[in-house]
Amino acid sequence: MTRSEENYLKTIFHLGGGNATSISTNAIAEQMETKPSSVTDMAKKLSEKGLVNYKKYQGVSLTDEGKKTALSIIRKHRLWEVFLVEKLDFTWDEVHEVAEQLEHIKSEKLIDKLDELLNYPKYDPHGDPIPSKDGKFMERDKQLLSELPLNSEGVCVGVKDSSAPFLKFLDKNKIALGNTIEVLEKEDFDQSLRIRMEDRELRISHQIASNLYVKKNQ
Amino acid sequence: MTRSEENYLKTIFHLGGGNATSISTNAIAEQMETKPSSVTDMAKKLSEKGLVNYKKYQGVSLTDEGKKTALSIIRKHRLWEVFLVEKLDFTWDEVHEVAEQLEHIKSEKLIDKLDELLNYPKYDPHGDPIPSKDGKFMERDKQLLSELPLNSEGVCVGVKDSSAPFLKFLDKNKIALGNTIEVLEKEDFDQSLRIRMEDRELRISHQIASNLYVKKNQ
DNA sequence: TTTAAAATTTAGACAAATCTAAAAATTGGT
DNA sequence: ACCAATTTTTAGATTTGTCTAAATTTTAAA
Ligand SMILES: [Mn+2]
Ligand SMILES: [Mn+2]
Ligand SMILES: [Mn+2]
Ligand SMILES: [Mn+2]
Repeated sequence: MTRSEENYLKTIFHLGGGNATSISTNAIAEQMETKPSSVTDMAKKLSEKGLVNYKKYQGVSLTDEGKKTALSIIRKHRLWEVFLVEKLDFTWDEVHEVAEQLEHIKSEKLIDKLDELLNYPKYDPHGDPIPSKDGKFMERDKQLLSELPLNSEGVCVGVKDSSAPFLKFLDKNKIALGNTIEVLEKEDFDQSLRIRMEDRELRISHQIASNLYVKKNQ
Repeated sequence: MTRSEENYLKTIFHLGGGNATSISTNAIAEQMETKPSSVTDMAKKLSEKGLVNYKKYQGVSLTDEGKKTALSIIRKHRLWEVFLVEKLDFTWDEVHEVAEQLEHIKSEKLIDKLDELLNYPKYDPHGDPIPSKDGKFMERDKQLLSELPLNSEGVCVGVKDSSAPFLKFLDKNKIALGNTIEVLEKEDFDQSLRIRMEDRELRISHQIASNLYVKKNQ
């Protein structure tokens, strides 16, 4: 497995939402900031290796083997993110870039021991689930804050957009995972929300609300 | 800096003993298990970048910039080795291979924070000194056990050969860094030694004694 | 059903890092 | 100082992953 192959598998997994959906070469190219022709080349190679199903003009989907590999890389990525935050005091907007490198380190013992050191975390700093050694993971019961009904309460459990600018914005406004949120008012005009977050009241735009995951109480 | 360039710089540094000695392409090729012609190509490239001094048929030596880069990679390698042993319970014969990968991760913050987590260690698990952020390090005052005079006492502080087989041999015989050693007898015939190690007495071959570093007491 | 736009693949090129085989330079023994 | 062995470099090829430009296929609108 080369680094490039691993990155393709990961991208295909993410675009397919974990299912065996067929993904277009264009979609992969856009996501990876490369050219469709490069994707076609790699599709052939991964197909040769039995990691993806590929038929000309029909897009790409992961085989069981490919999915297994993708999940093991995602496991490594997320465990390293936890390590960086928990053990090295990185902020959640700093970890992704470094984890993109660390996820390619090859050593089963390393990742098992890291898992142990971190006390077998279930979620990464952005609220995304960490697959177990055998590729299983539980997607949390969650919904977008923008879809939480008026007057209901929930706990902030993840972000949809985990780009540094968004995460920094949340930090600046003291919005963190684990916080309790209640929807006080929904503005018809621009779908902005007035919310109670812990003991403060604040107004947030629809764009923010539709990138924050909450778990509804009850 | 590509991974390959970094590995060349590290090898040149090690072969030159840290000095600006000129190293032959053949020596580099042998050490890196590659071909001399590949080394020539890389020598030209590194020379272009100002990291080595290279004149045809004259071998290669590190520039100040090249030395600085080599030391930063060695710093990363050794800090990761300490991490693997101290935090993840790796044995000292397992760490090198993984550290060879980890040393190429690019993040200054990562390595500074790792240093902090490990409480600024001065030596790696094999007794080798860890360069500071600015490339300074102290070679320990040490000598080979085979050169320790009869009846003198010392502390085991490092290994010359840090290959897995040798390290495993030491483990099996409960010889570890920090142990106290006294030379009880030197056999003329085969230069083997009879030593006291902590509270045991044992006989070791010249080959072993000439790969163990000790710091003489007083 | 035809056809224009969009998506996808193919063909050919390139950079990085490597190799083999051949040529050139250096070295050391006489 | 010469020659033969050794070392080192050059030339040309290969692999991996990428690109551009052109050709092909699919799609979807008229
Ligand atoms: Mn990430
Ligand atoms: Mn994450
Ligand atoms: Mn090492
Ligand atoms: Mn070491």
